[in-house]
Amino acid sequence: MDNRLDAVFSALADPTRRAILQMLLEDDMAVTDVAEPFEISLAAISKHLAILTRAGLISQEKRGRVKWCKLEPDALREASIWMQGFGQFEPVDLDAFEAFLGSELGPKGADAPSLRGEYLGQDEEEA
Amino acid sequence: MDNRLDAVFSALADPTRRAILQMLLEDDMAVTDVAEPFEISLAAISKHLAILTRAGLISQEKRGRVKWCKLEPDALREASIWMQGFGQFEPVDLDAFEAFLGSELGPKGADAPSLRGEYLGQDEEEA
DNA sequence: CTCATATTCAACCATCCGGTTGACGATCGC
DNA sequence: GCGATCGTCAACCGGATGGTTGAATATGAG
Repeated sequence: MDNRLDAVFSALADPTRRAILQMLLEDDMAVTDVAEPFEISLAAISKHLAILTRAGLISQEKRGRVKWCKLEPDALREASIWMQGFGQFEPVDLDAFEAFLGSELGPKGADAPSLRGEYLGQDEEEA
Repeated sequence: MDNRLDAVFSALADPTRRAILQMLLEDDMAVTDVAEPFEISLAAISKHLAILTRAGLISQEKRGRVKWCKLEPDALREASIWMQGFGQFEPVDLDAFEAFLGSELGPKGADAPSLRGEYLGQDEEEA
């Protein structure tokens, strides 16, 4: 990969990976648990996690036979700074953020009762 | 495309496209002029511009036989908000931004004396 | 020791992506 | 109208990407 920005932005370009990051916002998770809400294979999730790790967006630590995934939000910093150079965006609008987490549908889409409300703060989203 | 965030992040995942956006930060440009500093074909640039347009990051307006490209920084807003939800990033650190514009090498790489200082404001401008 | 669980590896596949080239449709200058 | 310029389109190519399945490697539990 050319540049770290490449790695970060292309990691973020995939909706499954963004959903994983959102899940990890709640808490650290084991690989199997990360995979659970998605319909794709565990191996596919494992690959996504490798991509997120290479981008520095998460870290993985193996304790026993379980590999724990931990969000590393600092990796977003330079990408965020890069973007902010194009316009002043409001500092941190938590409501807006949750609205996006909501409209960005979770793992399986709207038909997934499982998530959203689990790693998000419930419903009253897509107004 | 699934989601608008997909389009924005994958548009940003390419260094050529990021460089184009940086150029347009200076001023609107014709397609041919956008292409000039790069080594790749005009057709390739045209495709990149189409991708940026689809992502809403630029707009293109044809006046005469010239098609003008204009930065649309608002398209970054939701992506920025999404990212900021993962951690509070300093509002707008102009110095840091310029540092990144600098280290993100321009079109041809470090061997290109042409840009950087052309679509950037040199080194120490509006400090 | 044996079996089940957790995770990755390897091979494979279809599709997407960034690039090329050459032809083409507009539009300007003369 | 004629030729140059601006930009896109279409076909093609090689390599990356996202997914699959089945085997392999740890490690924990009984």
